[in-house]
Amino acid sequence: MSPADDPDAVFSALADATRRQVVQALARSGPATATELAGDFTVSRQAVVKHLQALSQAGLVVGDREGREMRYRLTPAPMAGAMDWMAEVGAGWDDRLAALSQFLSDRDL
Amino acid sequence: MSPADDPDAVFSALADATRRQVVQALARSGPATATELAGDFTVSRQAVVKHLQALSQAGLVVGDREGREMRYRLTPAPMAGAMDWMAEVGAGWDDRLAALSQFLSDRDL
DNA sequence: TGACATCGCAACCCCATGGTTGCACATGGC
DNA sequence: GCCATGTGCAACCATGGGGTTGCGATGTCA
Repeated sequence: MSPADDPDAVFSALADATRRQVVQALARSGPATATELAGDFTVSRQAVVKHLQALSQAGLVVGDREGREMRYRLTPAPMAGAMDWMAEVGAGWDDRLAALSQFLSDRDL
Repeated sequence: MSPADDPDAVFSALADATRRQVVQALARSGPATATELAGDFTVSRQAVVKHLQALSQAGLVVGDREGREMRYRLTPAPMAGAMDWMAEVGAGWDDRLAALSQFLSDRDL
């Protein structure tokens, strides 16, 4: 069903620049722990942890416990809901979005 | 060029539920003034004005002056940038997003 | 011209949230 | 068993932003 489920969590999660960088880091380098990620950023480990929790709440990330450490893995599936929302809203105005919306419904994505 | 330009403004603009409702209202009913829109919401006119300004700053809306009133029109094109970002990040993990990303690059959207 | 409506600006309040620091707890290696 | 390392929790701070109210300016119309 393409009609948008609630995209609030996803949009809110991706509204923060640092959080998007975390997502990109996980996309590039694969699963990582908060401390590992914190090494690539200027902010503290705790800040990264908070971001990971926010992303986790949005379903964009999941944490697997490995002994003493917690390894976070990207699960970007919920993004599709947000894309549905945008494609539907914009379909009537913008050709690109209309094509996208058409594609989404054709493929039943 | 599909590589993401800065999607920060779009994500931030759409992170707020009221703001998404404003966008949906404009999509359904066409261009409208802030006072007209405010009639459909519980919040004040000024709050709606602020949201329209935020959307305008993100390029998702543009205001046309008509005599005494300011009529706002939806311009959802910038959403495509945000969709690029999501499709690229998620392409490696999620089949739906991969198909989307493929579609985007095939069509040079 | 005068009355009414609409907009735009500014001040203000309050809460969510990004960020920090500090510390307690668990786990693994020696 | 002990220590190092990493995690998780809590308190705290500061800023931003959503929301409101008030008011002056600007148009519109009778």
